[in-house]
Amino acid sequence: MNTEKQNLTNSTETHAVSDATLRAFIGYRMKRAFNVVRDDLTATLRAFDLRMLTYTALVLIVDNPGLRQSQLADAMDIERPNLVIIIDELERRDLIIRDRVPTDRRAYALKATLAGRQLYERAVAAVTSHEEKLLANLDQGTIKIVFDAFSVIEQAKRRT
Amino acid sequence: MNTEKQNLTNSTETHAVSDATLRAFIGYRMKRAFNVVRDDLTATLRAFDLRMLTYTALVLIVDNPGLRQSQLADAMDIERPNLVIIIDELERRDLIIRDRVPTDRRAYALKATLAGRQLYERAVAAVTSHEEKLLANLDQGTIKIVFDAFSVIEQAKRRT
DNA sequence: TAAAAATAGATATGGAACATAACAATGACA
DNA sequence: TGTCATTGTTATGTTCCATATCTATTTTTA
Repeated sequence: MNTEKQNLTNSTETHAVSDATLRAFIGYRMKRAFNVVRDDLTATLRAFDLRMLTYTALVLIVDNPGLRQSQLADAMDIERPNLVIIIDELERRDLIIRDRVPTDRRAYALKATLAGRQLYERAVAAVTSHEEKLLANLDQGTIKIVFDAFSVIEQAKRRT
Repeated sequence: MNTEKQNLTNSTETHAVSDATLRAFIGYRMKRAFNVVRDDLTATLRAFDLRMLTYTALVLIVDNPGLRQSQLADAMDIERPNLVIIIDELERRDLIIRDRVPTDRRAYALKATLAGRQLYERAVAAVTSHEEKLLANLDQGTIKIVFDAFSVIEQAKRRT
């Protein structure tokens, strides 16, 4: 009776699933590519007992000694309350310290310890190596264009 | 005494935070661009009471009537247990149905309802419009190169 | 100079997307 | 006929995200 529907059902059984509608969107393709990058980053950082956000925070603190928590949250594009537990963990592991700011008793100046700087060196080297493998089949010209496109998209947010 | 450190602290106060180390990574730039795309998608879908995953599932089901849950999970690159609550919600809203498969009593054939197909049309149109705005400052050639780069990255996963 | 407003960091709580382990029912295969 | 694989599910936990609200402190305003 409903032979067209049955044909469609059989079609799905014997043919690949079509995601053509979604593939028209850059957002969907970016999500799928980011899944790969995120999984690779997660696997890479596991050896250092780091996650995406604790790694990012550590790198920004090493590169910007004296950074305030509010500055770090801005730089990472995350909400300030969500930063507290990240800083707590890095501090508990003695990778960073929360120094007081003499001129502003509300604020902390975040600084990396020697252990933090050493972990930074190893983690950044590992992430660099892994990302090189992921991008082995992309030439530098393409990567440059992709970087520029990401900047344009990031700035689209600031205009809306 | 520790005047160099104090100078660095003052430096952070008066200069922008540097994220140059992270900006060297495509993964970091992709994450930041994806934050923008995801926020825009979330805002766009809110009007239809959809989220990123329920929207994606609906689109794939409308385009592939008779799809199995395991096929859908593969197509969406998510774990099968995480699909259950997504399908539950779409079914509860009468956007899809779980049809039984006569030849395999374990499986369901997922099909969209009329309401589901109508919501698909409206949601896809809205997402199309919003993404066009996000990409207004990117030319088609650049978008094509970015799409191709994403494919290369997605395929890098299959090779590791 | 005191009050109001803003800022910095924190606690609490919840949502969404992600993961794994284990299970029952069913189908495929040797 | 027994073993292995598949399908969907329940249970549970992790990570990244959001908002509301609070206290202490600093800055601004009248």
